[in-house]
Amino acid sequence: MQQLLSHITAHHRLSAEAENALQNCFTEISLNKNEFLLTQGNICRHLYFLEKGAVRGFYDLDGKEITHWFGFEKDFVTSFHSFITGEPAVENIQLIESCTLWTIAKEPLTDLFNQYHDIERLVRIVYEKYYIRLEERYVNAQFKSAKERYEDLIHQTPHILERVPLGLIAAYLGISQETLSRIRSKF
Amino acid sequence: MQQLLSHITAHHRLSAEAENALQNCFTEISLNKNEFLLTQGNICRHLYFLEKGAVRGFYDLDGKEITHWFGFEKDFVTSFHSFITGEPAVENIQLIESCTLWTIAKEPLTDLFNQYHDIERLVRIVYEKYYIRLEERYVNAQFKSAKERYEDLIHQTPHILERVPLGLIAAYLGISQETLSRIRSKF
DNA sequence: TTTAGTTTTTGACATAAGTCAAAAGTTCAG
DNA sequence: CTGAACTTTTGACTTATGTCAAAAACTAAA
Repeated sequence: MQQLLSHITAHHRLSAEAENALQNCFTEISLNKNEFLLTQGNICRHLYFLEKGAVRGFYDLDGKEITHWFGFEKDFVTSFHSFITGEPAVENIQLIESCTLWTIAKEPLTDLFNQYHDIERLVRIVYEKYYIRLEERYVNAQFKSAKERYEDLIHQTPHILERVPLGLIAAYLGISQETLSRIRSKF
Repeated sequence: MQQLLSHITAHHRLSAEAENALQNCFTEISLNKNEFLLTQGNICRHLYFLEKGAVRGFYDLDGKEITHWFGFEKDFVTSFHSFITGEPAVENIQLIESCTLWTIAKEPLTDLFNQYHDIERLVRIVYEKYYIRLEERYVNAQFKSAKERYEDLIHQTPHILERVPLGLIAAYLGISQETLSRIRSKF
């Protein structure tokens, strides 16, 4: 719990009261490698904070699994589209390592927004950061070569390489595993 | 102004008081085709609401202009990264048609957040919608072929085709103009 | 109209990345 | 250890898309 709070505080300092209310609304869970937080077709009703472990988000495209994001320590994870709109998710969220997570459902989160302007502000600020991150990933995906995307990954998030099998990284970079292997062989 | 207000209200209903305060903080401006709202290297200090016209966001990659988004009627536009972080923008925003815009600077916006929980909520909700939109564009960019991306564009935002020259559309789709031309020739 | 200036299409060729299949390298339970 | 089950690399070949250059089709001012 301390990790969740201190991570949140790094974004925006909450009043003691709001912080307390927040604490009471999150529940801790532990799940094992390969288990699912969400499978496609279901509505994602929870937001998770990943305290320890790693997950991936992927969906099915013509029988192929497309891993489009990873979550690691200190990340908020959910199927954003489904959580916000209440529509069935098109994606799956699966643990690639055993995880410790903090979870909150949509209704208590909405209640927190109503009660604490502070918490809504926090979330507004977190959205801004996540939006900027996604925008950067978008530009990289569309306008950089496979090699450049891999180099960016090495520099920006090298920890991914140590914890995720190559096949998943290739999918994440939007290239085939063989191409990634060849890129790596030239350093 | 009515258009701005009714568009905002479609996202989230504001109190009369908040709506009033909001009105007072936006200023109307008109600019001509080809003028710039922002050029790279400068800090983007304003958020714009596009009432009429069209703009593009682009940046320079090895001497090539990469148009990565368009803005049309009812869109909020800004260099998100620069506006939020206060760092110099890496992108340019240029009018591709003459425009009528409503503008607000960062400080009055922050003041509005402080005074009206309502307005911060509105922005939180707008962020959610823009995030979902970007997420979809990201997945399309990385995992679909040029042809599929063009077909999606025809179905989802056909108005872009009528208002934007092919070269810019190709750049937006992340393909060369020649490839786009060939895709089109096969219907 | 005519003509200059765009914008779009076409052609020939180059290249990045994908696919399929097999070999090599790891990991780990028994 | 040893062998089964993954994961990663290599090889041969295909395909989508890019690049450069020129032709064709528009557009709009004179």
